[in-house]
Amino acid sequence: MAADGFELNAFLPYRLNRAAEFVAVRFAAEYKARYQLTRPEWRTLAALGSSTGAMTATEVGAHSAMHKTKVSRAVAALEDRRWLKRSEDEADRRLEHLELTKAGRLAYGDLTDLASAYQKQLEDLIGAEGLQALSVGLDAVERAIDKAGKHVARP
Amino acid sequence: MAADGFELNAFLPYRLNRAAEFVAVRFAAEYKARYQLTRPEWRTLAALGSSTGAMTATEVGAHSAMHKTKVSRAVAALEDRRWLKRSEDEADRRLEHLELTKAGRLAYGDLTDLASAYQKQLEDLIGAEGLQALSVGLDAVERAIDKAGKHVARP
DNA sequence: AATCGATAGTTACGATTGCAACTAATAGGC
DNA sequence: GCCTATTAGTTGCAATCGTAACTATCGATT
Repeated sequence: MAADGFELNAFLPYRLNRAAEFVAVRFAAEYKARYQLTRPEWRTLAALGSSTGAMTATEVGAHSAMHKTKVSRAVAALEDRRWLKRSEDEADRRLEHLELTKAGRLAYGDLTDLASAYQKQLEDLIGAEGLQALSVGLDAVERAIDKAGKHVARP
Repeated sequence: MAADGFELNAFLPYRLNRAAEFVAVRFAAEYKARYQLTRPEWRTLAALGSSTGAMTATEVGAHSAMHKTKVSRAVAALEDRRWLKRSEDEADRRLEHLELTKAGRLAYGDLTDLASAYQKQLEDLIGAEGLQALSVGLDAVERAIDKAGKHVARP
């Protein structure tokens, strides 16, 4: 029974997790089938692919809400595939600038085609107004994330 | 660079995961500190605590988007704590009806207080309009989930 | 009533994860 | 110029996870 006033179905972490899990699972099956990518690998590829320039591992983690060890391993895996190359920062040698190789950008381009198609499926399923509302809400959450400081997942 | 028309920042799975991860992490720290609960354990407790009657493990999984092995282990852990009791279904002996014990309901009540406080923090951070939009959007996603059939996470 | 397929839940095991500890480098006092 | 604190990224290890296989039961078909 709902203990004094609390409604689980209105509790944001619970609701968001449900929704995120639902939409993630089916798409994960696609890129896994296509390229044997894990989720952290896809997210890292996507972060780099969508960036105009190079990114550091920390930036990838902040952008995709992943723990730094996940990022580290995903970067190593993508490097093994020759989809990504690292370069040292001249001024600060702790930093690594990460960039996709040509092969990496090719794979990313292929996967974005899948992603676009998937997004269209979701739009059909969820409906334009729902999607619009969700987008506005997620904008607000993203502003909140920035406001709350740079938070990586499970710090 | 954005490959022909695809915008990662508009891609729903990516955005939802980011947001879900962000709001989940901080709350997880609270119930972990308080009771050493894992996420699947909290989710199972929450599903049962918010239910008016008993639930089966499958129902818990569907409600909270968890894989059935996660649910199975969380149920066993909660049972070990005496926060939950199982009872056989008379008619179908494959089914187990799960219910919180008095101690379980007590803990749930305590945690819902934390949850309510956390939700208020989120409301302050995200803002009323953003939250409202998010709620409408999540409603639409939830209808889509139902429409798409009973999907458990990572099936 | 015997068989076949489907469903609820558990478990073994290999893969993935996250914490903590580590290396290496920088930044900020003093 | 040194300490000390901080940050970027990696790695060892124990814990957690998901797949696949399993047991047990039910329902439907014949």
